[in-house]
Amino acid sequence: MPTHSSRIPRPADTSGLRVDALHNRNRILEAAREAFATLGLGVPMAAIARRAGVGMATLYRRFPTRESLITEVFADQLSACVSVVDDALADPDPWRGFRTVIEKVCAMQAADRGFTAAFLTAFPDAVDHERERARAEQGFAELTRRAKAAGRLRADFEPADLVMVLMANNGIVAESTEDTLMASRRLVAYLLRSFQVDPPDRAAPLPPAPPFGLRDMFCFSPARSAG
Amino acid sequence: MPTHSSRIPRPADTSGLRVDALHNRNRILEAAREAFATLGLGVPMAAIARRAGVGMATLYRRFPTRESLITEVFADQLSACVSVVDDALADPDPWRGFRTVIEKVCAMQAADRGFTAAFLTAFPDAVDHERERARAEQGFAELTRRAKAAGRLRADFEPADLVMVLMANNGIVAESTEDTLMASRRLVAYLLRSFQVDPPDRAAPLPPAPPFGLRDMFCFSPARSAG
DNA sequence: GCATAAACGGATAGGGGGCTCCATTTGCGA
DNA sequence: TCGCAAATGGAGCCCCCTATCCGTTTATGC
Repeated sequence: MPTHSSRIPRPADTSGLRVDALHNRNRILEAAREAFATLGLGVPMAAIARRAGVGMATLYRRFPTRESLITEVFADQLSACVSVVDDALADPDPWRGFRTVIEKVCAMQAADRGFTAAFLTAFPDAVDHERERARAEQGFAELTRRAKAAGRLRADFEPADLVMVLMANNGIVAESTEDTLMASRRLVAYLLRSFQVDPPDRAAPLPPAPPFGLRDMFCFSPARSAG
Repeated sequence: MPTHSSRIPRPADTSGLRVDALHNRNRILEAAREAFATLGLGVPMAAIARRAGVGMATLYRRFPTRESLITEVFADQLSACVSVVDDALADPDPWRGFRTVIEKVCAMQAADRGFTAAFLTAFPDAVDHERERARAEQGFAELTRRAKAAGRLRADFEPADLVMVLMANNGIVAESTEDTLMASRRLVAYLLRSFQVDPPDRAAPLPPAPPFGLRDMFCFSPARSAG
């Protein structure tokens, strides 16, 4: 029983830490957040330590595994996702709420290379993660129901399709160029058009197509291991 | 000037090879094809050599770079793509042709982990690749024109959107489970619905949603290097 | 101020994959 | 048959990343 009374939003307990340790912990988190967003979740631990201006030992003492670091780093962004859903639930127009969730979450994904994995990867620890994710999931399901009831969302859309959308969007965002954001927006527009019932804005213009040629796709999906 | 007269379909010149060398070359290609499809394009070269039953030196003498190996391995599949487009061009119904291209190519992508990268990566060598790809690209553009002229394809669809579709589909296919094929089909159905003008089969059922939960997404996008 | 334990940084073992070198074998032309 | 160049395999080197150990520094309570 380490904590005494006040509940903290973070799953990890930082109450017993010395002030310099806490300071370094925050530096690590900030460096990691930046590194994950820029270089992806596979960035070497040493690079994170260097960016944070701490030694390897410090990094590993605070976060024994890479995943524990990821868990902490993306707790904020997970909260942001929950907020997006909450905002949408507060919107009087169910379809606009639905649409906004998809657009915003996909935009977040496009802005941060590590976002998808962090939001959606199942970590054994991270109880808060689990609870917040469940909340987002339920909120989105409710949003789906309302949009259908309002006659704006097609009946064959299922809440699980959000995962499909995120995976597809991730495919576009994974290899980041300057054009990926544009491409992501266009994909989302296409999909929303397809989710919608008898779109009244059927003539609404699509975001412009990015100047992709067939040669622009690079997708070295790295092998997990050599059998 | 190594070759004398007969042109061979493969970009590489295998005419001067000793018969045992040629034999090993084919074993390597077959092993590599299997390895790429199963484990992805990042599979260790040693694993390929082992599967092929040859030494490292043999592998590296035939294919000095990983990409040269990939280029050869997927020459066949690139041809298959060209055939898909050619078949579609021969179809009297332009929309059906258009739809079939997207469905078939996405299905190929779902069936082979290395497909996307191989089809779409820009290789400095591989002249034949370049030519065949250009052919596929032009064929698809023609298909697009016809489908629009027939009043079935929306005017805001651009041929470059095929890349977007493949990237999105790749996002779904990248981390393969048993459900990815299903998910891929559903995504394609959604997108086609959106590409279509006033879909007459608007009530056509979607492929079932795969049993994804939010936790099903794993997308460790590996860092390319530490800055 | 001082003792103490927490915290620190950097060096370093350990493991894996990319690529090469070289002694040996083998197909092929004479 | 014979000689040679092509072909071969696997050991070996190098680089990169993970994770730990250890001597030193520093915050904290008395």
